[in-house]
Amino acid sequence: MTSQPAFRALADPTRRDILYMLSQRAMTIGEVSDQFDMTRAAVKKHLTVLSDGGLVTVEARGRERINRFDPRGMAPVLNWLEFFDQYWDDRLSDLKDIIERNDT
Amino acid sequence: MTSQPAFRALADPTRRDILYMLSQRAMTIGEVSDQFDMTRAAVKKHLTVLSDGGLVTVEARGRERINRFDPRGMAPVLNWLEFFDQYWDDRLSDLKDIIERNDT
DNA sequence: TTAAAATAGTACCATTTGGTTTCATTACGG
DNA sequence: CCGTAATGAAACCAAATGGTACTATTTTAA
Repeated sequence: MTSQPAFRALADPTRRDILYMLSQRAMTIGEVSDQFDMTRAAVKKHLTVLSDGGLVTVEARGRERINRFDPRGMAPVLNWLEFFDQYWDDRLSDLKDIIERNDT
Repeated sequence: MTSQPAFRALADPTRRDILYMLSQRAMTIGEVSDQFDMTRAAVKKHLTVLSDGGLVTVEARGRERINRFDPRGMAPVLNWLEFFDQYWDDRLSDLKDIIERNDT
């Protein structure tokens, strides 16, 4: 499935933490790895997985790489989860539909 | 994190397919494995991971094991994802809050 | 122009993962 | 009771995963 890279990216707790951090502000690889007790190379690998999953975009800026959270990468995951909406809140799904229909 | 077993369970495409099937109707291990081109033992392992993740409950019934989708297991995942709601639909989050407050 | 900073990339390692095969156990049914 | 159906469990295997260390490349800045 096309959603596999995104689910794969979210499967690791470190990557989820990184994503959370990047959602607060864009960061270089060095800045991200400063927050973890592991080598920069390991963090870089995680960022690559997140990038492959479409959850993070990278902008080369001089010798730095600015990593940004990309909300669009969440779409495959949300789409898959949406099927289960019926199980926890039918009314919420209804409202979702209404919102989407009214979205111009 | 407490949500790790659930994220781990969702990381595999076969397990997501199983979950989808079980959401349609409860099935025994044999019934589930009939739908896949792999051994019953392999499917059983996947079901164990899903069970560990709280996404599936198992009821022993004679010599059979009835596997059921448990929507409550999705809660940790949804909670984590909810933080990112701000990025794709602020209004939906607002409505969610309203619904939860009005829930008696 | 050159030393240091930031990242890229590769080789390597231990553990986990997804799968198989095989054997044991438990429950039905005639 | 006994054969068979459904599952449990363990040993084993190849590949993927998450990590390290080390080296190379590209920029910056004094």
